[in-house]
Amino acid sequence: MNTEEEALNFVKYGHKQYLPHVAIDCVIFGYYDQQLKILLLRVKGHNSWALPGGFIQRREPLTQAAYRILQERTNLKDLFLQQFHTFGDSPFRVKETSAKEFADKFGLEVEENSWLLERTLSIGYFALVDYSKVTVTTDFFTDAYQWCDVSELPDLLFEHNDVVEKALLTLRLQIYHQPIGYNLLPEKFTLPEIHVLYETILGKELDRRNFPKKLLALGLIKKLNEQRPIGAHRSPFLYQFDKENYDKALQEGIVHAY
Amino acid sequence: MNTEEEALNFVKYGHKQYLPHVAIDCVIFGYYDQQLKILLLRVKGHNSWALPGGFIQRREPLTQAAYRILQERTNLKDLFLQQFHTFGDSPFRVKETSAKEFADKFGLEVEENSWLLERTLSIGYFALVDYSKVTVTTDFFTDAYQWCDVSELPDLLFEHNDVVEKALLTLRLQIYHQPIGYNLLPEKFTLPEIHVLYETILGKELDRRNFPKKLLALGLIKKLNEQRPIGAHRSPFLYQFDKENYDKALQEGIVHAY
DNA sequence: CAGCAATTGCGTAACAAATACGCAATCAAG
DNA sequence: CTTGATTGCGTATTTGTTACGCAATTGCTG
Repeated sequence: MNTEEEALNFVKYGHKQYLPHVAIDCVIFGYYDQQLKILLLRVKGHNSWALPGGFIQRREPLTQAAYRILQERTNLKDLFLQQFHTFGDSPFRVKETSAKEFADKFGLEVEENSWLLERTLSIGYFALVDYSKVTVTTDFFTDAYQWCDVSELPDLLFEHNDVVEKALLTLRLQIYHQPIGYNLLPEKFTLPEIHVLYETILGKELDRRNFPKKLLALGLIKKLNEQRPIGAHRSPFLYQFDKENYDKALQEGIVHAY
Repeated sequence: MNTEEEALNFVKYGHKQYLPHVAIDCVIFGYYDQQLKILLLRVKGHNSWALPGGFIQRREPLTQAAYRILQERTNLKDLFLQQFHTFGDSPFRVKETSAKEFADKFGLEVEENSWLLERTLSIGYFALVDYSKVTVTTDFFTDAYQWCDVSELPDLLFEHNDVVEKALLTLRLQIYHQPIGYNLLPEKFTLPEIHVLYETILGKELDRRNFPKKLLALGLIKKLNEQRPIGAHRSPFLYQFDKENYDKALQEGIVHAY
């Protein structure tokens, strides 16, 4: 959806291809240079920011739609992606302005009764990516993107500030129970590397000496018999996520929760 | 929606009042006589069971819609109600039969292109109620109800078996972090009462002597200086949910999770 | 009224998990 | 070979969880 013709077609006839009244919004956490960021897109003509999102095709499974939308924006596949909440407590399409006014700013002729202007619930998904590997694709409705620090978010469109807050909460609660580092670290990594990753995500300090014990006790990572020279200091050992053990723990964990 | 005229009106023009393509489904856990049950409705003409559900009004906040739907079926207000997942991985309205065929069984003239027959995502909520206090109201589309044991569920319509499973999982995971007993026990209760409640929900035994320590340590309940005579045995003390402390713990818990 | 059965209240010991922190080993630079 | 910065490893302390013993209460019974 990059040309004006495609966009116009989408506005007029999109409801034949997509389910109206429901959208998927993605909170894409990016990690690079020891910082946690969120991908925001600037909505054309509005000078406002919003989360990447999209609609569900009429015969497309929900989970598949979420992966497709994520891939369309980041050009990445096989990511960790998880649904965390569905938002719909505001009965308006857009905050503090009429839907028509909102639409006009795109410079398109949007009819008053377009499906795009109707109330739309938002199903929230979050993902974790290494943002040095992402090539962001914008479309007709967006004209810029930025990786924004979690603590410095501007006012976002729709209910997106609530969405981000809830995503962050969910991420932090699940960090020891999901293979969250998989896509953020190289296949083999050192303890200091995964240590700063977890500190960054949780936004607090974790004891350097206790931290590895916890991950090993949970069976999330395993030690390799290799080291990586890092210059002027002692060479750290390399570690790997222990997928087998993790999958096993997941099963038992669920049983244990009963 | 009890008369045929109302139902026909709903089938034909419901999409003007409600958002199509999205529904709310409620897993209503009932507790009575030390048993945990789920409320099921029988769909007219189908001899099949389904969860109580409903649609969201066009200008109604999502949370409010969930409470309204719950109240319409159970005639109860002010319940513990929580969203837990949104389901949409099956792109079909109904399993293993055409939507038209499905609709015909109601004995209504449903047009092929009715909004009701289109694909519909389901937002899952669960609630906990004392089922001796519930008076179930059925409508035109349902002709019976039952409280069904969690472990003896029949094949349900739509994706409702998955919905129940996920609800149960969520309930069990959150039982020590949400005021789950509020609506299931009298305001003042004894330790043995809340003890069997928790055992029933979790489906496993909990040590009678350690259990109160945990609840008190979490600040979920507080001891009162009253006892209740229970006949042929030692009189147990009464306890109360500690709402103040719970709200405080919730805030700190969230902070601590960072 | 003493003994009994059933139940509640309370405590303590054993074990496991989380936290705090000391210190030696390693590596390159000067 | 000393220094500074960093990693690896260990051990004590505290906190939380689990297992389980036993006395106190209540009404019934002989």
